[in-house]
Amino acid sequence: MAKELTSIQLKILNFIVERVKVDNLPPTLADIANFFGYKNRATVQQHLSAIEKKGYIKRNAKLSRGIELTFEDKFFVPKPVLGEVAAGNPLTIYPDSIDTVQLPTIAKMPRDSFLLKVKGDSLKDAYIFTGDIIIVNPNIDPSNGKFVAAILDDAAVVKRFFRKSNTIELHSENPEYNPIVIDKNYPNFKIVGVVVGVYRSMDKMVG
Amino acid sequence: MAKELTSIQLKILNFIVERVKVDNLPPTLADIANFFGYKNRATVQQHLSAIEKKGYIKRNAKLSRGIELTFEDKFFVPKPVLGEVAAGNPLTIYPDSIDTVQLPTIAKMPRDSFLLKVKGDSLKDAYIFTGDIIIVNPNIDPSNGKFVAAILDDAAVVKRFFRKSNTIELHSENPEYNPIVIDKNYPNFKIVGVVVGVYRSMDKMVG
DNA sequence: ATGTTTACCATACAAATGTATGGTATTATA
DNA sequence: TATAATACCATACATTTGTATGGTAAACAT
Repeated sequence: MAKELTSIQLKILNFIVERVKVDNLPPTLADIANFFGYKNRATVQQHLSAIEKKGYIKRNAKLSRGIELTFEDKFFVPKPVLGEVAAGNPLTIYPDSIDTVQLPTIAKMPRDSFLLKVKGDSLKDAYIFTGDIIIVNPNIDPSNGKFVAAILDDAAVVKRFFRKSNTIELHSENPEYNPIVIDKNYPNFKIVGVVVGVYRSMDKMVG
Repeated sequence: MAKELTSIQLKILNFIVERVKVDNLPPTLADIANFFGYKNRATVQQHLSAIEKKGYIKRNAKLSRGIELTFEDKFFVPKPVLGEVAAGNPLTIYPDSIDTVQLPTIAKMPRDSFLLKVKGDSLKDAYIFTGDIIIVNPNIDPSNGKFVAAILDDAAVVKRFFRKSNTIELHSENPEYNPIVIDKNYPNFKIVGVVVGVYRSMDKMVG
């Protein structure tokens, strides 16, 4: 089923995967021909036929951009993790990703959202654990009750957000802990974004 | 920026989202016209222009299938939840979805995977809680150590899977619990699928 | 030596695709 | 009441797109 691809076929397949990943749109034959400098689409067609025969793609006849990737790996798209969040330590957001997670393709991330990997168990009151990936959207205004990722005195916290008249309160999920009360003008406090979701890959737990 | 869509425009937008979700391919104007019974593509084009003007999509001129979804809400694609899983009760997989979750578009779901909503706290040893959505892939052969969703004596369990010579063992995450040992030919045991991920929406926790 | 696979080329063609223009009727909105 | 926006129609057109056919040349296997 999964025969070996020639080096050119592999390059074309990679190009297709890349396009699907970044444009979210499979290329046309002309796109491929253009990229590789082919003077006509027939060449591309023949390559695609070969790649399909080897089982790496499925072509939907007559459909424009009807190239489907069939191998399992492509359903898990590597996404960059921009930093780690752990209470007690500064939230470190690196310019480059520190890691990539194989996220199952549920859909696309909200634009401009980023992922943070949770380290330590200080967030367990919110049922968030080491290795979990939190999806943070920096463009949402936090409304009361939402979970936010914030920096407080160089420590990162993920807690529920409540805006009071002159203060901001951060509530833990655990009612035994008193809420953190912060003056509205306190300089060392900054909201990073609203936590819109938590994702945990079960593969990580294997072994 | 985000003006209100008319009901027809919303239907068309939803159709586009749906197509992107299931085919992984935005529709052509003809596709849309066909689905809604329009006799020509010009009508669709005018609707798309209106939707674009209101900021929900971006059109790539002259590009086939060049519809990009831009609006924030669309990144949360409603996904059907096929059933509930809770220890002690039978796993009920309904023909119709019992609920829809707004899943952030991280990627696409593995083909044929389905979602189950977790009820009860019997899975808390696996750090899975009420309201969490587990992503189950029924097409993966469970290898040792993977989390599986299974039916045992009409009760649904989510546990780690280990295949022994003549038995199957289901381990809890909590070492204090003894593993469940099942004879390989025991009739009332069936593996539903491998849990490939857990997603928890933080919105659900608000209020 | 002969056939097969691979890797291109050129040309042609029907169908699909996005776009443009102009028209009609209904419903909001000012 | 006048004006805009909405929701369709029809027709037309240039490209784009996938496909088909046939040819050349090199690498490789039998």
